[in-house]
Amino acid sequence: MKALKQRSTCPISTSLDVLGDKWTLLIIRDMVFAGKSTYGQFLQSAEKMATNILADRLAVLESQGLLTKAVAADKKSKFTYRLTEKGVAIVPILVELVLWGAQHSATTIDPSLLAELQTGKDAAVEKYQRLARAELRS
Amino acid sequence: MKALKQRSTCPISTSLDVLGDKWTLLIIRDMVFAGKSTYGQFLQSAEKMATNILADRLAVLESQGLLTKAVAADKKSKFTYRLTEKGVAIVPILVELVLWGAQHSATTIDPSLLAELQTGKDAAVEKYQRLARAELRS
DNA sequence: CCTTTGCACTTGCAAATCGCAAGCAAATGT
DNA sequence: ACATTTGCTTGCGATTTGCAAGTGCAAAGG
Repeated sequence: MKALKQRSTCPISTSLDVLGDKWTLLIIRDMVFAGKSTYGQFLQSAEKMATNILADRLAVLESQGLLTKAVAADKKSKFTYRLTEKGVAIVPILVELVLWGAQHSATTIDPSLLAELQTGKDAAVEKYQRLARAELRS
Repeated sequence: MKALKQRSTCPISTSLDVLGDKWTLLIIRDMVFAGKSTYGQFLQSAEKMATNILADRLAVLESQGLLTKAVAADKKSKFTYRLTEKGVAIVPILVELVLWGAQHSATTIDPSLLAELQTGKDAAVEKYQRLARAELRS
């Protein structure tokens, strides 16, 4: 059990109690936009997160009910992490972070994805939420 | 100059390079939703942030162009912090954090504000961005 | 079988950051 | 003149991070 301390009852503050660090949302990003689902896949991201931090954050996310951990279908030595509905509900936050980053910093992003988010934000949110639920990719 | 290291060129990652901690977005929250603009006002928030952390985060936000610092109109010993356009553009992120927190955690929030955000998100975003630009509240 | 490989962590440790309390300096109030 | 307000800065112990190395376990190869 990873108990988090709640600093106040403000919804923004309680959200940040869980999501407010440099790594947690990157894990969810990898699950939503890159279809990743295993420990090894998360480690391969460009930001190179440390193994102990990843293990810690996955434990927090599981204990907070944002994702579930299960033995992989193919190998017993692998685990598959999947988003719960509470985790899927993070997608709108990720989309806003993409838009703000793309518009106010030097970043690299697939132009068609950016256009998709800018012109039809709600539709794009629903699309990626559907993908995350179904886990259609690999 | 508070230089931040950029971990990758992913827009979510670069956004988190600036916003990814437990305090930065609370400062912006106080400016947008509570109309706060001074060091002393930020310190009075329910989350009780430490004075050195506040000073550090304000310096980062200023150097990253999210807010400006100016001597207050009434007193020379006071400073007034105001959001730039880059800072005002954070409002959609805050709104999504409010909605996620309110729907998935035990929080306290003015029911009429929650209803406003749920039924007319875009209109609410524009309203609070307008307020932050004009700083109509003292 | 027995060894090797891949995967998912765990551990140790130095360095950075945080959180708390106290101190400080300039502008203001009385 | 003296005390107070305001906006920080400093010191320091505790926590968290980042890096490297090691561990345990299951499947694959020989």
